[in-house]
Amino acid sequence: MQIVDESAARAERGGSTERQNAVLESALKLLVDGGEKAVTTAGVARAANCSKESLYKWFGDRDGLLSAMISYQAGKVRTVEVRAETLTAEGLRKHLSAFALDLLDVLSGEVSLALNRLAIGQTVGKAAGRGGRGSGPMLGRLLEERGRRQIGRRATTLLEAGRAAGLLSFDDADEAYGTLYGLIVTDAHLRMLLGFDPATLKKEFAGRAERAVASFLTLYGVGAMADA
Amino acid sequence: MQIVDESAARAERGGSTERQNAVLESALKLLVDGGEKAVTTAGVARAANCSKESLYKWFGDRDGLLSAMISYQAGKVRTVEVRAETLTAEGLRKHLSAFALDLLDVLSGEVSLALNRLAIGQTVGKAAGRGGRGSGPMLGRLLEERGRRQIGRRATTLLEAGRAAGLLSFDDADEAYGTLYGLIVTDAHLRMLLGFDPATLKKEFAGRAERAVASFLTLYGVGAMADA
DNA sequence: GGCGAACCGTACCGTACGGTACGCATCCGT
DNA sequence: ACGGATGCGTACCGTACGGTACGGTTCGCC
Repeated sequence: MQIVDESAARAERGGSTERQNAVLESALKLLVDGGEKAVTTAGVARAANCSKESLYKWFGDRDGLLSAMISYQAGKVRTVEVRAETLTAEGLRKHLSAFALDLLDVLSGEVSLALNRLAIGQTVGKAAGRGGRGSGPMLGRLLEERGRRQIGRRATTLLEAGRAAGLLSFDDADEAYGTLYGLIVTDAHLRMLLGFDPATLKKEFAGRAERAVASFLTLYGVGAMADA
Repeated sequence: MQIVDESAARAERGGSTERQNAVLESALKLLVDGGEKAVTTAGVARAANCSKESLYKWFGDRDGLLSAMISYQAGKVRTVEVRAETLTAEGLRKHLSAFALDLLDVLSGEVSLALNRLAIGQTVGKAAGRGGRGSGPMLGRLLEERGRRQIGRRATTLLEAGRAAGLLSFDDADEAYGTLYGLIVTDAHLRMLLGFDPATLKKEFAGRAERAVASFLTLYGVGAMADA
């Protein structure tokens, strides 16, 4: 039965077998616990009960493993499409609050933080990567593409639905989303990336989300939406 | 004459001689060009024309060198105190715009980005650093303390001056500053940390700053300040 | 002029990690 | 039942880096 299941799983997610996904899960755990330095080929092999040879067969080299970790984790986030029809004022507000909380939850997740740290740590300012080293901002691109852009699309569709319903007013949806993002996140993400305990910040998430949505509606709401 | 000059320089900035500052400058250049991996003890010694032995004598070990780099660079930022008296509506708006531009300039600076990447890369989620390794979120703390908090103080004093002049209305200055920060920066900082070309974003800085200030005044301005 | 401190350049050591090769078990298809 | 593939465990290699030690040189000071 294995072949059928494995091929199905391979088709389901970015071209990896279940075994490989289990390995990636172990690698992610190592990354979360010990940072990038802890993700050694030998360490991953030991933690996942597989051989280094298999690692190199599956992922090519260490960079391939790191990329696969990001792709794998990014593939997990399922962007819940919001049904935009029949959007009322209170419904929009609730959807915005839910989005704000989801965003803060995602950004404060241990795995998300660890992967962002990893991608940022790999990033190099100048156009470095002389020769074959082509993994310059690749990981960063991957994260941005699969993470931020996905969740951003959910927000922009919601915003555009609000505009279509005559509840919001803006010219550029992306710009409005940027404002919403800034109001929600401020510098919380960066502070968590720098080591600030997420648990401490999580206690303020609800209030922070409410205030952000209220401010956003003050800026972009139409008529009664712009109340406090 | 050296002793007098060196001791004067040592007193001037965080306890380092001019020679050591030159070394730190070389190390920063290496960091900006090649990322953390490029900052090897041998590489710094070669770039700065000093011996590894001196490096270890001055900075203890590699972590001490990295910390010294952050402290040294942080010591450079001189927070220009704003004279808050006689604050008019137009003056406040100009000060806010200037602050927004300064903030974006600082955050998009190559050295700032490299140091943030360094500190983030060193950060570890769980309470790791078993044994003697005590440099967990230390670098992050250093950056936050000397960087963000400094520039934040400038903003909060400005905001409080605006409130004292009856131009702004808010309860918590830190919260208002957080909103201002979010409106200005949004996710530009993170995107640059992930490798997005700062030059591309810099072109939008002026417009971004203006919009952020306008939004902020809409939210917190009193009376005529809240106009578009 | 000679002494000592600071320092440079280099050589050296131990280790840890990326990557490769080999031997053996397991399991699948024929 | 057999052959081949897959993969685990381990041993191995080369390298690169952190950290230390040593010889030689400059320079200030007695």
